[in-house]
Amino acid sequence: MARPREFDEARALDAAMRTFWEKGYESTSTQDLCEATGLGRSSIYNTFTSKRDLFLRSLEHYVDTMTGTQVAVLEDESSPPLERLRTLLDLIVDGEIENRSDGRAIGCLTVNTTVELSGRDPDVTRLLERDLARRLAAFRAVISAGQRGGDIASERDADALARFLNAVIGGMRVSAQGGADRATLEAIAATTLDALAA
Amino acid sequence: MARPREFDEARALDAAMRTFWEKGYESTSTQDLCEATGLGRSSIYNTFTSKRDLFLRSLEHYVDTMTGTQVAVLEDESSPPLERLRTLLDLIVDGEIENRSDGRAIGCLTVNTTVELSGRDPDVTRLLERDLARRLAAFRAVISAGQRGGDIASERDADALARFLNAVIGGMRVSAQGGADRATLEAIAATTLDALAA
DNA sequence: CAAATTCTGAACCGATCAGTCCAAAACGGA
DNA sequence: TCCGTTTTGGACTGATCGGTTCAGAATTTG
Repeated sequence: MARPREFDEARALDAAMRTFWEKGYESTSTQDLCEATGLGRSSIYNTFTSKRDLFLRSLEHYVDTMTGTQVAVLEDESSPPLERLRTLLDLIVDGEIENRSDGRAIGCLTVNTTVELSGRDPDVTRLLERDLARRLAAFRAVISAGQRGGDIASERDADALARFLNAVIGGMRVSAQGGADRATLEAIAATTLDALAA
Repeated sequence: MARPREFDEARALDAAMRTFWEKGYESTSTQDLCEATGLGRSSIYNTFTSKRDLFLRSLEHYVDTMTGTQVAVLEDESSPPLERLRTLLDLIVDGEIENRSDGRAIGCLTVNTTVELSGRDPDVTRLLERDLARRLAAFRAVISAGQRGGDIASERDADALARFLNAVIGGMRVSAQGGADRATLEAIAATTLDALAA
């Protein structure tokens, strides 16, 4: 062959993802991406074609890993359904508290992108819709299991409860970006579990 | 004096607000603002100083009117606390369904701005925090009243429930932007009321 | 070592960005 | 009517945007 890459593509993608996550799509310049990844413009355009393509891959990477770990928690049959939901919410609270920039939560790339781009870019919209469907399906499954086992008392249908859970999680993300601290997020999470268990 | 304005400042502000609401701050160009308001660049800069200042005034205008009507609903003592919350959620669902662009909900300027700018611009951050405090205070008041009257069964403290309610509302907004239809939003709202009443 | 191939850095591109400037137009007051 | 003041539209500015180009450095293969 010929001259080999001097960088790790996966690492570069991760750095780019983080930048989009912190600053949003429009506010991230190609210059920002160069600095974050440590690559030159040529290398970036050589490898990722365009800013939009790099964003799409970043978003894909984000949902794969994030939704992946969430689904894994939800499908872990070694603990009862309600407990799995508690673990999920803990995970989210921890994430919001840990992932900050300038002392502020950076939220969730999925939520941020839904707000910034959903409905404006067809590829982004499709990707977000697929991810939402995947998360809702996992939510529904645990909730149904919880209802069958008497773990979850609410008699609303599992789909409605899944949409409710999804909305609360999104709202927690926005709250964190709005300045909510750990105690606040935990209170929201606890109230949400009340709603399902009670 | 001299030559009078050819336009209505309040109307222009409203058009600008709507544009920022639909497209976000960064994605709205000064050209967009000219087209939306019908004003020339000179008139805009003459009247509103800068894009950022115009945005700040737009956000202020939004918050005043939106939070204003919400607080009015919450303080209407002619109906019981839980009923006021139901009315509030109905209002929000209606708003999300009605306010669309390209068949997609445009969400809530407060939520959108929290995601896009909170923590990045100090003036924006302060404005959003003031508005959040105002809404939380109104939420707390109705919830406390509901708890005293036995209308609201949850024994969590009113502040936690207020933060919870705020999060769900934000999440409904994001869900709407993500494509949720009226039935879905209503299901989330109903589940939320369950959580407070049950 | 030499040829073939790929990667890299920097200069460069047209478009668009927010914002400025200015001359002409449009009015009120005298 | 004419002066003073303000508004208005359009041309303009420097900076930055995403993206391209290209010469030369780096590396594998023969």
